[in-house]
Amino acid sequence: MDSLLKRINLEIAAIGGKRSRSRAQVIEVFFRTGPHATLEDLTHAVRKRNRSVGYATVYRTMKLLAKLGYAKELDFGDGPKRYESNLESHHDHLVCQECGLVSEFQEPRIESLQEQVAKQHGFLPTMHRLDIYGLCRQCALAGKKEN
Amino acid sequence: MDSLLKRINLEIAAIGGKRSRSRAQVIEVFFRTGPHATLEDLTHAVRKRNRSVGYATVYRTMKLLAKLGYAKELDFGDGPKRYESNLESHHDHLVCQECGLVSEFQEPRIESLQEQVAKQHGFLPTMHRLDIYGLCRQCALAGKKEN
DNA sequence: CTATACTATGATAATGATTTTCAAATTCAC
DNA sequence: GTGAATTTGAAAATCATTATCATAGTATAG
Ligand SMILES: [Mn+2]
Ligand SMILES: [Mn+2]
Ligand SMILES: [Zn+2]
Ligand SMILES: [Zn+2]
Repeated sequence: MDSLLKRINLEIAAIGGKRSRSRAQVIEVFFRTGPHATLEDLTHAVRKRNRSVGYATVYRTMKLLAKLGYAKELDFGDGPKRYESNLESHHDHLVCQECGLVSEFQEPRIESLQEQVAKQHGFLPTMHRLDIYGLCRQCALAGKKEN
Repeated sequence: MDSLLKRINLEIAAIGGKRSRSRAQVIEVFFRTGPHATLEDLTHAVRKRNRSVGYATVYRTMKLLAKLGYAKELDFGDGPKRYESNLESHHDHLVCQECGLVSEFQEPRIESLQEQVAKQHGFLPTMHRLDIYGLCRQCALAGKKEN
């Protein structure tokens, strides 16, 4: 974690930035917090440590992390964007429309088929987003019982 | 087209709604317009026929069509939502980050792998969204020439 | 250490898109 | 037609994101 922060600060310096306490706190909270957190989630979490950190700083820090490739912005179509670490390996998402639960999966065969599709279209892919919406196990069972 | 409108009006009546001229015009324009249109696009198109139709009516009509399953809302992460007919067969999208071109593809093997993934997680899927972002053929070639 | 030149910050305002409100118009069953 | 209902257009409200700006903090040179 400390070495990660150091590495990030180096990259920030490399593009003409300076370090800052607030930003370091945001970064640390982000990597310690569970995945799929909103800016509001992160702001609250940071403020537990340092009451004076503003929403704008969280916003700017997350944009910065996204630009540097350390964070990913997710949008599940409902409320505000969510953020997750980009250090873990790539995965896609199952989103429960009932309870909001977001779970993750990897399926290399889907990934490679996507590459094929892109190639067939002369398309140069840089990223993709695959979200499957529906009912998680819990909510699916709850729904069945009702009938 | 006329029979489609009739069918939709029946469904509207079934949920306690009434018909209306403006709404019929919006619906007709929607199904005649190319895919991936924004509310603004649709509003402009409708107004060419009937100056007095308001944005709110287009908004409400598209929400209604989406609820009834005739339209799909798309969000490619940049500007406003886009709408497409849900009468055609299912497909996913390739979105060019340079010129905005949106093209479509079908890949049954991806579809069935998604089913498998969902099943493995005890997840009951209702829909999914797969968008591949990158450079379309044109923009990819233009980019190469620059180097 | 101090001055100075810069970046980062927090509060607030601006923006952009979506959604709601409300009085007036339209539809429809009687 | 009449009356109870839904629908409408314009405008306002909401919501998330992004920009602005005066102040605070950071790095660097002397
Ligand atoms: Mn995830
Ligand atoms: Mn499409
Ligand atoms: Zn659930
Ligand atoms: Zn392109």
